[in-house]
Amino acid sequence: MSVSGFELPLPSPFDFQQCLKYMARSPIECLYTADSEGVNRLLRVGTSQRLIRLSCRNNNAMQIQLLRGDALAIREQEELARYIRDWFDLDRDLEPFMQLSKGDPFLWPLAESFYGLRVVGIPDLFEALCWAIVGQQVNLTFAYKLKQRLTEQYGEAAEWEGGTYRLFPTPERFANVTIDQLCSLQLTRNKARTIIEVASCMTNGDLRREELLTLPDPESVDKRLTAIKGIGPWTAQYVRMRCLGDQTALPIGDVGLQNAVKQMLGLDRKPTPRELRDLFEQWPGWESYITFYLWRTLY
DNA sequence: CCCCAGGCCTGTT
DNA sequence: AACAGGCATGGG
Repeated sequence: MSVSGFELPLPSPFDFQQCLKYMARSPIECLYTADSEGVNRLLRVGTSQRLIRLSCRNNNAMQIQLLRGDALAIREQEELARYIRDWFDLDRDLEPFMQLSKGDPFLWPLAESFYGLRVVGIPDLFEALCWAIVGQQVNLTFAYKLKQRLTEQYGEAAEWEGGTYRLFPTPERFANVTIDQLCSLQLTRNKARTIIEVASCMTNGDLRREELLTLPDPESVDKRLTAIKGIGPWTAQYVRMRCLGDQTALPIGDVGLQNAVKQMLGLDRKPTPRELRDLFEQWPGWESYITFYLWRTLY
C-alpha cells in the first residue's frame, strides 16, 4: 500500500498564511520556495529524495502532495508526517498561550497580530546548528547568503519544472572539507572551524538529536552544546527553540529580541539581560513563542 | 569612515 | 556570576 499524498489534521489555533509569510521573508531562501498558497521543498525521506508541496485549503487540515516520483510507502509517509509536525510545531496546544495573552498589554498585541503563527522549526539538527552558527553576529541578509553558499556548494539538488530544489548538506559531506575552503565562502575562521567540528561530532555519533531530546533538562542541553567551541549560549538556545521543540528557550543575548522589546516598551535603550529575564518571568513555558513573535515585529 | 548585526572567547572583577 | 574588550565579516 502506498500513497502520493496525504493530509495532516491541524490544531487550533493554526494559520498557515502566517507561517508562509514568515517563510517568505527572505528572497534568497534556498531550502524551499514559499508562495501565497503553499510551500515546495525537497526532503530526504528514508534514503531517497522527495519533492513535496504543502498547502491548506482551510486551517483544519494540511495537504501534502508528492510532486513527482514513486508513491510513499507507509513507513515513509510516517517519517514525512513526523518531519512536518516538527516543522510547524503541530503537536503544541496554543490555547493556553491565547488565554495567557488575554488582558496582557504586552502579549495581547503579539498574539493578535500573529494569531495562529507557529514557531517554524528546523527539525534537522545539523541544518539548525549551521543556520545558528552562520547567523552569529551578522545581519540576516548576510546569514542567508552564507547558508545559500553552503547549500549550493555542498548540498544535493534536484530540478523540477524549471526550478532548482536543494537539500541542506549532510554532516558527512564535510568530512574532507577544510577550514580554508569554508573561509572562501566568507565564513569567518571560527565559524568554519565550528561547522567542521559539529559535522565531525555528528558523523561519528557523538552528537545526535535523539540523544539531546532524552537529556533531563534544558540546562543539560545547553551544557552539551556549549561544550563545542564556537557554540555559545545564544546558539544553544536557538537550537533548543528551532530544532528540539523546547519552548522555554530564551536567547537572552539576541540583539533582535532586545531591539523588539525596546520598541514594544518604548525604551530609549536596549533592555539589559536582567530586565529581559524579569520581563519573561511572567510567562514561563512560552519564552520561545514570545521571542519568535517579537522577531516578527522587526520585519 | 561610521555604526550595526538573531555572538563567541578570553580575561578581569 | 557578571562585565569588558577584542575579534571577524558584510550591510547600509
